[in-house]
Amino acid sequence: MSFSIPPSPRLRAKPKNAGKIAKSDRTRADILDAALKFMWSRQFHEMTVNNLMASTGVGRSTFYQYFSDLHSMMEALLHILEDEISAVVQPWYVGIGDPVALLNETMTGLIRICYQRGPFLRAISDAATTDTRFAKDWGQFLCGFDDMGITRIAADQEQGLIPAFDPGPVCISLNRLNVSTMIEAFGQRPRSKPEPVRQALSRVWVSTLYGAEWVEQESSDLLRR
Amino acid sequence: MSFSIPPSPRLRAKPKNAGKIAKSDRTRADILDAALKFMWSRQFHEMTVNNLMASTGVGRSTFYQYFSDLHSMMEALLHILEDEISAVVQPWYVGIGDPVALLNETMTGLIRICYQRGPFLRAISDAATTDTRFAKDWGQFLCGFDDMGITRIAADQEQGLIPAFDPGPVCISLNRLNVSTMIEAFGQRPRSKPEPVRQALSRVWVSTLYGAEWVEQESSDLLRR
DNA sequence: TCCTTGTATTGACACTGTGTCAGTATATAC
DNA sequence: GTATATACTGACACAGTGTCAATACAAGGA
Repeated sequence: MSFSIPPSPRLRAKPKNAGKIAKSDRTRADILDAALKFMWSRQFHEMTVNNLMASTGVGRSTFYQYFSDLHSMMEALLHILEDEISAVVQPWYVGIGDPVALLNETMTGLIRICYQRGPFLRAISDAATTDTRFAKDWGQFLCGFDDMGITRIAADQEQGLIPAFDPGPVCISLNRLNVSTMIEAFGQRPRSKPEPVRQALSRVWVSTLYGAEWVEQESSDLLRR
Repeated sequence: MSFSIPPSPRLRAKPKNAGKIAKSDRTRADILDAALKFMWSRQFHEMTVNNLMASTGVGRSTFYQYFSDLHSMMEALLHILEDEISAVVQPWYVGIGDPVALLNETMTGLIRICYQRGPFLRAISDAATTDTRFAKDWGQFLCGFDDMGITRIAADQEQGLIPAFDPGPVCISLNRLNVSTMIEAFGQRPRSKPEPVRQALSRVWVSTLYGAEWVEQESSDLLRR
């Protein structure tokens, strides 16, 4: 359930005792944990500093020692998700080999993470609609995939694997397709079954880029273990 | 800029004088107009009853005579957009004839409306993340397209025009693709140019459903008038 | 053990926004 | 011109935010 939460980069804390974890880091982690638990059962807009801190041992105003507001807390959590997703998405975006196989691999990994973190992903996306600063962070995160994807598509077009078209708008659309589909399917309980969603997304990506003849006929077993 | 705003279905108003428009309808329309103007330059989360009513002649508490809160006001506006979109989307969803041509026609209409109403569309989508009741309305609106689309895909599969696959997840994904792409492209100024977006969306839909060989080579001139 | 010092936490406060309601103003019918 | 239905308003109670001075609490050193 919980992430391994990195130690606080805030507070001018000087942990003289290097072995032990500072109390402040403990509290910070407690807050982030409480937030993650919260998102699993309630929507982001229901979250207040009040009812978030209620599930921690400490008082409301302590929150502001660690984060300037709820959205800056979400920023910290977003960075964690970023790492997870960036890792799993490598194959198609930067890997070498059969592009269709790589694409399926990337999609499988993405589905796994998003299924696992569904409500959290949704909370992030919701939070981005209520805070300009956080919206920018989220936008930049997404933009990173656009850039990598465009590069990949352009490269495959060079090789004649993908028909010639302006890769920008298509790639952006496909990336947004993923985000909104994942949020729709996995963002709240009961979550959809992941396999049909995986097949649908793979189908759309493969058909659009490499042609329908490369769409896998049999459902992969990768997610069924 | 403004819609033709239908007369108020609220307040036990008995317009004995049938010719004139009741004062209450005038005020209601003023509020909705102010909201539409607001969305054009600021995001939904910046809208408060206070600063919305400031641009009307009347005081803040008058707002509550017409709507129970901002989200119920958005509901009224959503119905207007629903009508516009339902009208323009007919060709592919329920029309008869060459499916690819119909699809391109539908997409062109959709792009036109969404370009025109971009910030408004975005505001609706944002509003849906902060109110459960309104989220349900918005969800049902989208769901309508899913149902129609699934029917259409199934019908074309019968005729062998579309490869055999479960139409549900694919259609839902494609519909969400439209929404999030439109919001991304047209939801705030400066809006993207509509034509490249149209081409990208048409490409994705046509490739996925009917095969890449049917993707139009030359850009249609429908939007260039 | 006690004291010191830096860190962590807290309660109280001022502020913004919400939704309600009794009371006031205004339009319209007669 | 007045009565009456309709439209509007100010004041209030409430909920949430972010800040700050005051307080509690660890951990190290004598």
